[in-house]
Amino acid sequence: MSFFCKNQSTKESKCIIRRVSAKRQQAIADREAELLVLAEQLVGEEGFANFTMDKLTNNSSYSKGTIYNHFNSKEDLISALCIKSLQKELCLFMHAATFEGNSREKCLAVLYAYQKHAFENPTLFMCVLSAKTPAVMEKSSPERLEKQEELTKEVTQFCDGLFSDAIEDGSLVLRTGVELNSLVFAIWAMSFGTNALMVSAGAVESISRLDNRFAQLNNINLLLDGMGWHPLSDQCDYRQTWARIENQLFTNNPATL
Amino acid sequence: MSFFCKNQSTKESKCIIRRVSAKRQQAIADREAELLVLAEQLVGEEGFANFTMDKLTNNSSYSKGTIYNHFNSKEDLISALCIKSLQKELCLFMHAATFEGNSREKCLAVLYAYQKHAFENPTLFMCVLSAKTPAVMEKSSPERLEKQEELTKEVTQFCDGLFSDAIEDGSLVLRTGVELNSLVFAIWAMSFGTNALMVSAGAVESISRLDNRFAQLNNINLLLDGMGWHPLSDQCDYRQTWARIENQLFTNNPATL
DNA sequence: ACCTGAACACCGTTCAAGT
DNA sequence: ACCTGAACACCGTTCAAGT
Repeated sequence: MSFFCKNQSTKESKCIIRRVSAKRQQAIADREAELLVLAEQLVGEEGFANFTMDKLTNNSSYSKGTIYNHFNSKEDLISALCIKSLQKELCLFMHAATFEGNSREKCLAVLYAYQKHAFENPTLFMCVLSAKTPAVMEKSSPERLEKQEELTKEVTQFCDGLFSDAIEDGSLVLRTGVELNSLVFAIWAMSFGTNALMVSAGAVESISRLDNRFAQLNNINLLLDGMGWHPLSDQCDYRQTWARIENQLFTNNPATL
Repeated sequence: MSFFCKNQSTKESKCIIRRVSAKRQQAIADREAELLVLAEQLVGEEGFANFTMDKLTNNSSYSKGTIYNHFNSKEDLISALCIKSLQKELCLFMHAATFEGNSREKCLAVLYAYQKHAFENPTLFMCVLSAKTPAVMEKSSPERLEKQEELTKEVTQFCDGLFSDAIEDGSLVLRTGVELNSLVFAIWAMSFGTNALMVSAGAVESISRLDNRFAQLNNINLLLDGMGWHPLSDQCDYRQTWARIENQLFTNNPATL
């Protein structure tokens, strides 16, 4: 995704490392990024349970001690992958929100980005869930937990914004007794559930029998129709919007990774 | 849940054990059930990553060899927990479907049961997802994989049935181009996503700010309204239905566990 | 000021020896 | 016909010794 994403190499954390020259600091950040790429690959290949710090060490050019300078436990590393995932998501969401269309179409663009992220980075996507697990949280460094929370809040605020915009321009009217919060949660649950099931349970027959290309769009349309977010799906060809999002935002970029 | 659930002790698997007396067979099944309860507890306490076969051995009265007669790897044990979870779900779903009400209310009852299961057995609930992971599937015994698939199919058919009933009695009309499959998947994704986020990311602010009691109901209502499943939520007080489900199906039973 | 890798305690899995 | 637990290869984490 780097082509529309400012390079957010983590200058934080560094549990032990102190004041050093900017150059040295950059070298350390680069090494951390390199280790995270490798870890993501190994987790993807063998699953969380089979991923070991030993394998990470043997596949990298650094020693165990150095790796433990970056991550103070295996769980802390999962936490770091979660942070990386949230940063990527946020970048993609910002980019998606530049889509030209009505407020419901902008929301679709963001959810398209979410799906794209989940499918292209299944390991990172699942890390976000793992990282919320008590076992992982207990062993993560406080710095990383704080960073995680900060990013989660940013994502939430961003989503709140999509709904506020729709309310402001009149395309969405809150029914009495329904809070904006609960609508944001509904979309989140729906798109998270759709992505999680498709990414990790794709082999299940009731999932593989679906048309992958539109499963997410269908689900979202049903939900947004239920909320009464105009224009409703029978008044607008959102399949065409879905294709336009793909074309305008996520293809034909020069330096795609 | 045992009070409305036939005791489905697993007579299958038994990788190694051959023809034995019925009594002996029962003893072995009992031991397996005992080991699963213990494993579920340990996983719940320390997370998947920190759960070890050593701890299982030390906390049980059996030797490592005996435990490896039941489960041919740590992953196979996760697979067994997934099976247990699906069996419990199916029992609860059957029970829920006896709820007296219109087709949409019956569907609500089933989803109520799903939430109840997820909240009361968070570890089992998450095991179903873990078990679909390649790393776990690769190391599970073929017997357990087959059993898993069989149960998943039963659950899917059961859900298909809820929708077919609604179509038959006219409360749900399929729009052209929309398949029953995709509606079933939408409900599943929504309720799975809602449960997974609430069970495992309850600490996230955008979730904890919700009214837990009704988050699931709100989400489902939005979705079913979007599908046009009558009566719509502004024509029927589904909060009252939700409370009736709780009262009539899931409380005041004599031997509740 | 950081990096290294030997060392230690622990874990998954097997299998020869028992009953 | 099963159960046991010692044994082995491997893993997470630390820290004294190096540069």
